[in-house]
Amino acid sequence: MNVKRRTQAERSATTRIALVGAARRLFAAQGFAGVGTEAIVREASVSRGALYHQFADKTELFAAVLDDVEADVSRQLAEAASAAAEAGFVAVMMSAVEAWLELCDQPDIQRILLVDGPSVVGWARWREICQRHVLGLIQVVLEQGMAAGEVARQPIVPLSHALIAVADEAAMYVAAAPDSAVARAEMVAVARQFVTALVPA
Amino acid sequence: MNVKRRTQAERSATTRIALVGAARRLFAAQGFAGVGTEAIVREASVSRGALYHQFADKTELFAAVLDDVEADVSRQLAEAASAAAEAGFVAVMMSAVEAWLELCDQPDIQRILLVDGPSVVGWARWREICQRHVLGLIQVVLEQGMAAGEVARQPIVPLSHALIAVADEAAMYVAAAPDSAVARAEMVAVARQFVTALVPA
DNA sequence: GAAGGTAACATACAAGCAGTATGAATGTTA
DNA sequence: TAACATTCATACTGCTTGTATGTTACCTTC
Repeated sequence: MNVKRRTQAERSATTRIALVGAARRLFAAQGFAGVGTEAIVREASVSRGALYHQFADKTELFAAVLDDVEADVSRQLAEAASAAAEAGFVAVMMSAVEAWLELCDQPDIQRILLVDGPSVVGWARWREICQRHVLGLIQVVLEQGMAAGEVARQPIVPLSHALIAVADEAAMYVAAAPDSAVARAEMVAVARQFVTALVPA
Repeated sequence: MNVKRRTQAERSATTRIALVGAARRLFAAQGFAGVGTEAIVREASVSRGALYHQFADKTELFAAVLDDVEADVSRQLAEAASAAAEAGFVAVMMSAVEAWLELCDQPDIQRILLVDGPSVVGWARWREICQRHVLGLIQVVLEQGMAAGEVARQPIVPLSHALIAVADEAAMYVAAAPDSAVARAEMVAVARQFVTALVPA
């Protein structure tokens, strides 16, 4: 059999993955506006024609990268959360926060997900992508917490937005702080304060 | 005296103000990347040379616009807060939140301040500009609250960041919601929950 | 298994944009 | 008033995105 012979779908998937991977690295390092399509296709070892065949434009490629990053993040957060599942709502939330702050050492998360994301694809679509991943995760945890009587009954969606906003800001705050260890401890304390505020007296 | 004769500083200030005003309108409507310098100078009735004399580049012009918007916001928030100053910490914070959500009907705030801001000038500088205006305001209120025993003693800076993050997210959430009245009420409730959590038992 | 068709790319091109360089006009200062 | 500085105007260059067109490899149908 001929090793070089590959199906169309395989070829397509390969180049698509190469493009998303290359774009992810470059966007993380230099931001969306700072990297041209030429640099991306060179990094991915494909042609510009391939890029514009796979994606409608540069923004759509970014959206794919965003989805990719979110998928990684939500997978890792889910691990951290489920590891603390037995310890109750506050423990689950706090271990997710710790894991999140850990993840945010990587520039992918900061720049692609938090800084450029809203601006490039628009806020609504940004949060929609977020919704399909980590925001949905939070909402599940909140529902379980309410079912278990650990969280005061209230609308889940706005609450989840507020919580994720705190987490996002915490990540950027820690990243920008001169002493990240101190900043991190402070932000964890603030987060704990807010999370415990949800527990009925 | 000759009416047409004007000092250099006056001329310079006039064109600068015209540029910032025009850029503010256009950035608010179409985003930073969506509007070219040509459109800006046409709207401002000056030449491109004037723009690049006043500002190092397009990004610096955006930074000036950002500062302008922040100044407006902080002024109006300060009014709202001081109007409720007698009613104590929670009332001050909540009236500021109400005023904030009211302000965020305008696209200036949403797009320039919340969406494009971090991406265009970078997160650190974005928050630094914010610090000089509304973030500093929050910190003053928090300090007063702590001094009056209405707020639990804790590091002020990270807490102020967390609070402003909730406010920002609330604004975008309300703006994107199909029924903004409901979304607004929900977000106010969430905010109140967090703010009251700061009051010692 | 051949032929037509289609998906996946490759390349060349056009339009738009940011930033610069150079020059002119108007205040400012010695 | 004459040299100088500031403020602006215009022309130009290089880069980038997106498109239009051509080419190759696979797939389907008979």
